Amino acid sequence: MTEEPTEDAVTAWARLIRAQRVVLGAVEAELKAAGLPPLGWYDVLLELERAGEPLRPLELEGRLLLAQHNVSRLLDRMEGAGLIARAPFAGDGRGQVISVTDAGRAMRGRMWAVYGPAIQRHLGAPLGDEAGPLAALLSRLLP
Amino acid sequence: MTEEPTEDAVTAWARLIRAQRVVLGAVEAELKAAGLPPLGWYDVLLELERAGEPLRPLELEGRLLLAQHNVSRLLDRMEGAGLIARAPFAGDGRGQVISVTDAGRAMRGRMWAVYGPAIQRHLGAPLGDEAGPLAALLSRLLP
DNA sequence: GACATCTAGATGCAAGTGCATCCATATAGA
DNA sequence: TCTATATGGATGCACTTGCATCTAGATGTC
Repeated sequence: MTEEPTEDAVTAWARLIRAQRVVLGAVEAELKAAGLPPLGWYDVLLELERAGEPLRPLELEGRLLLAQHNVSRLLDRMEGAGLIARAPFAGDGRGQVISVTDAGRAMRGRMWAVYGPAIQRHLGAPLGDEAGPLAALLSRLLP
Repeated sequence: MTEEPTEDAVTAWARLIRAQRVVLGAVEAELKAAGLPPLGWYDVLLELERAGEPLRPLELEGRLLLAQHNVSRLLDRMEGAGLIARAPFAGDGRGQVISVTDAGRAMRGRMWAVYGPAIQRHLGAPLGDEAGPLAALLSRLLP
């Protein structure tokens, strides 16, 4: 019977959607203005570097919360740009394995030079020392 | 010189993006599963009903944080579905004025029947009484 | 009043996304 | 082994979004 959301829940919902759109939009705009690729590319590069080893598209799919066909095409574009490389996966003829290229690592560096300050400007600064608490609350919404 | 984001800021950033994607995705999926239009349509209907009077596309643009051309086409679709009506704006021959139709009001009702419980399930419930505090923190990111 | 400039909204085109389906390989069962 | 089914990833098609441009009406200047 507790179907109707509370007023606070609706407010939090509306602001979550809005705040994300505002902040993400501002950060993406800075990347674009700097002539850099969109954030999705950064995420792929980061996951690959973090993993420290080639990953399968399937793993990227899970970590990035993207649909299979979107990963496939995102990798197409990044491969075309020379930032990642595809190689067959030894253990399974259907699978493949994705690795970052040197150009990919360099690109992530260049992106971070814009991305980091943008995060600070559009999120870190307005939040001040509330960033930690906000992160804690948001974690309750994550799987 | 405080260009680099703090660690907390980066964590908050990552979770903001992710939490929004997870929750929004879940809610949108419920609407779609119920055969209802996407959330953007709800927002338009809500703004129109809230205003209590016809609004100009320009106003919708501002309230919904959408680009002009997106509003234009969103209204095309909603007009096609009979949920809103366009009328010329008396004071300015270039302008127009958008109003909800009865079908639009009915649709918003049907959407809320799915939307409300979905918000509660995917956001209200996991947050419990932290919804208020989360909303307060998020407001710092809004204009 | 004629002309330049500005603004509200529409639209053509490129790019991205969702959805369904397809292809190739793997695994399971008879 | 031969066939049925499941899984990793690619792809065709429709729809949405972004970007640039366009049209029509408004405003301002001389």
